[in-house]
Amino acid sequence: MDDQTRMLTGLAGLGGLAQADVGDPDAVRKSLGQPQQDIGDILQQIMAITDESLDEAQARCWQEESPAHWGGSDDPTEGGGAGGGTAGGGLPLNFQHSVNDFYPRIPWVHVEVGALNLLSIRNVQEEDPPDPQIMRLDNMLLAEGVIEHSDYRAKLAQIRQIYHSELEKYEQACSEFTNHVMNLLREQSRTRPISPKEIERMVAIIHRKFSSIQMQLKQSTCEAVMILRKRRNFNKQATEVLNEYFYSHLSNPYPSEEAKEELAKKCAITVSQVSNWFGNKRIRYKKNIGKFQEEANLYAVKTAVDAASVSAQASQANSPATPNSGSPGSYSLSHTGDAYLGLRSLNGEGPGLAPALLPQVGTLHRATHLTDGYEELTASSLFTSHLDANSSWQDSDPTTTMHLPSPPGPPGSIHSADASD
DNA sequence: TCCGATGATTTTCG
DNA sequence: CGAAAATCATCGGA
Repeated sequence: MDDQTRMLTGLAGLGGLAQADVGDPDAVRKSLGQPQQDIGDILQQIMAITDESLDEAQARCWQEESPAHWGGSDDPTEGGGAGGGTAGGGLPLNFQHSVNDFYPRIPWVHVEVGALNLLSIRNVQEEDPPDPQIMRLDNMLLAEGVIEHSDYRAKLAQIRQIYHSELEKYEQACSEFTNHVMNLLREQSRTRPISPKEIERMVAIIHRKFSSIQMQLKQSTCEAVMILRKRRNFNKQATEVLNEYFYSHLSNPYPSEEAKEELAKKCAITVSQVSNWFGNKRIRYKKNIGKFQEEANLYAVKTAVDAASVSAQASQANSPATPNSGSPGSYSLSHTGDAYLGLRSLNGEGPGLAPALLPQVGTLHRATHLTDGYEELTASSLFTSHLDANSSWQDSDPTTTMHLPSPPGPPGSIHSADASD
């Protein structure tokens, strides 16, 4: 939920530094008015404060981002805001005095706010997918590459953009700060001799400090990416597509590479995720077929209805009298399914069917007939717990197939008529 | 907070 | 190497 705020805590942790620049303006004048202040002291204070804020940032990182903490119940308090605000508490005043005239030019504060705003874009997963029609159309456009799956890519792009801009700003700030210190040194060199060695050493120290800040940035970025890639359940539509394929290929649920790619496209997931899903599904289905019986029936019906509506559309298309009577499932999700192909190829031969007008029972009934030889439909449909003879992929352990309830009557109780055939 | 579901990873196997 | 099996870790609903 607050992944994005969380992924920011690293960045926000660096806000301890940014906090320093809101010091009172008087201090600036004071420090400017006293250039004779010992530069060594200043530097020491710089070191101290930088260390402190980094440590605090680090501590906060660990505290808030330990992976054990990533799970569910997040309370949506602004991680980022808190992170930016706390570190400033213990700032040694002297540090502010010495660099306050410099800090206001450092864009850290604004950077942080900007980064926050960018990244705190909420995870827009489902939540309100009210219109299935839109989802279907979106899916089609997605599949055809007309539109892109925004979520992951966009967020990754955000992270990349923030990382680069932050990095650039840090570098700029580093050189500005170096210049500032050089100027201070130069001013002091009027009152006391300063060796070039000393200057060099200071510059080196400053650079080291800034590079450790950069490391923080990198670490935060890594964490952000990890959070982004964190496991998430697939959306309903994706599982539907996958299930449709699975149950309509129940006798051989091993999609080819091309099929996997297509499924991946449809579901807006990767091919390896498709492989994972099928791996998990096969093993879990096999382990407890009974548990999946209802689901199998459901998708068998769904496939049949889908196919029927498609063929209905096709037949309507041939009929000038009924040009377009708004059939709901206009984009078939199962056109790779055997059942669908079987139906479609046979569709032309059934002129008087008008399947859309038939009740589902009749449709399924007809479908099982028509797809004779496409055992997927019959296999996945309805109380075939013993399952078809050619489902060799699940024949390993007979004991596992034992504890399926083997329902004598269908759980959904839809059209038991089909069994008698 | 518990617990089943589920996506991912690791190990084993052919 | 791909799939099965075991296991881990998170999600998400009750």
